[in-house]
Amino acid sequence: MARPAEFDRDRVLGQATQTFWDYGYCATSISRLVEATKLKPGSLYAAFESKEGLFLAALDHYATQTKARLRAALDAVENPIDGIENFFAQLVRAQAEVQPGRGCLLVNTVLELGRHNETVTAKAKGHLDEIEAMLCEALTHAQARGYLAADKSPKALAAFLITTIWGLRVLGGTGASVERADQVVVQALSLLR
Amino acid sequence: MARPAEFDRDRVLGQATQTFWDYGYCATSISRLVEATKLKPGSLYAAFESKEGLFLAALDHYATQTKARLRAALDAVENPIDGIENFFAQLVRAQAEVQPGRGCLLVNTVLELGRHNETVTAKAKGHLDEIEAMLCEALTHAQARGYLAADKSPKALAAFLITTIWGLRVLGGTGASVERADQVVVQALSLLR
DNA sequence: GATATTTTTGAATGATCAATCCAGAATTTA
DNA sequence: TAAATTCTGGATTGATCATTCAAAAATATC
Repeated sequence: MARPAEFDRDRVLGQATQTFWDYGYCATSISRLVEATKLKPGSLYAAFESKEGLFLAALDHYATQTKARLRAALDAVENPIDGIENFFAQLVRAQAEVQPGRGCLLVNTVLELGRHNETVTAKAKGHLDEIEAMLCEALTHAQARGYLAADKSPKALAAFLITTIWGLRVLGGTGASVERADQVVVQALSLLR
Repeated sequence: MARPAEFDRDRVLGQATQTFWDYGYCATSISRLVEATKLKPGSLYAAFESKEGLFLAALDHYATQTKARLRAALDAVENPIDGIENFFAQLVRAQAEVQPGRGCLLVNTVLELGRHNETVTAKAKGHLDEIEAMLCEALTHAQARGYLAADKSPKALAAFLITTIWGLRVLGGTGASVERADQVVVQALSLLR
């Protein structure tokens, strides 16, 4: 009945996400997105409605991958504490090698748009909360299986861990070395042992 | 010989800093700065050369105050560890009450402009490094006076503490409660005792 | 193969951006 | 008091911003 869309939505979303991650929301112009995605403005707007709509989709795209990595790290080992440790190691390495100096898109978004775009901030915070909930659940499981001392509070530790992750994301944003980041991780995770 | 400037440079700088802090570099337009400072574009450019020039001055203005607060917290007590604890308490309170949801201008700047404005990023990082150096020095003093266990590394702990501060700044940016932030601080500072 | 329907395209929209400029006001030195 | 100099106010610059739109292109159904 009609001409089908030619572009791969997921590919476009991936490229848009990279661009937003690289430049931030405000500094990512439509023309930059046009260049990155190879779609013309009209197609972009037809598919995502607006710059904000595309950004919201990019946040979901990004968060889905992040959560999948945490889930995989937790599921790969018997002791959730080891899983968390692996996730941190992965985070540090990815930040230094794959995406140097970019931090985390969710964290960057909260800081950039915090008080001035309720819709976007709510979505970013929602994803961050889910990640924290996953950490909390992992710690609770660890405690139930005797991997975490009974007097520790999974909730307080999860809040601490997610805060440490945010700090590491900033550290990553400064372009710090792997050694320096590892040093911080060792200190932080010593609280779990 | 000539007409003197009418405006108070420090007042203007303070207002510009607030605006940059609130909206970020990119989203702070000249017209917003004109509104905030009550100076016309011509005067603004005559005094600070460019938007970037004004921002660099604002970063110094902000960092000077932050460092003074840390210095004051450290100098007010005999035990540097107590001083650090007080600084963290002050940070949490100021973030929740005085400037809710804004994070730290230096951290925000590194994340927003990180890879795309060398001049600005270098200045922000420089200030952050100085703050870390102050923490390291305080920990070294604490160790020399027996307030910090001999087997701890002041340098590693300082790196950890500044990372925690960054995480708390993000936490502040999310508009979290004082209770939640305090919970995190307690966990982090337990490493010093 | 004709028609209907949708996508793609790329130019055009008005708004806003950072920055400039100049005429008039103000103040100091001579 | 006159000359020199700087500041202020606000219009203006060209560039770029997000967004829209109408025509061309491409497919699916009939």
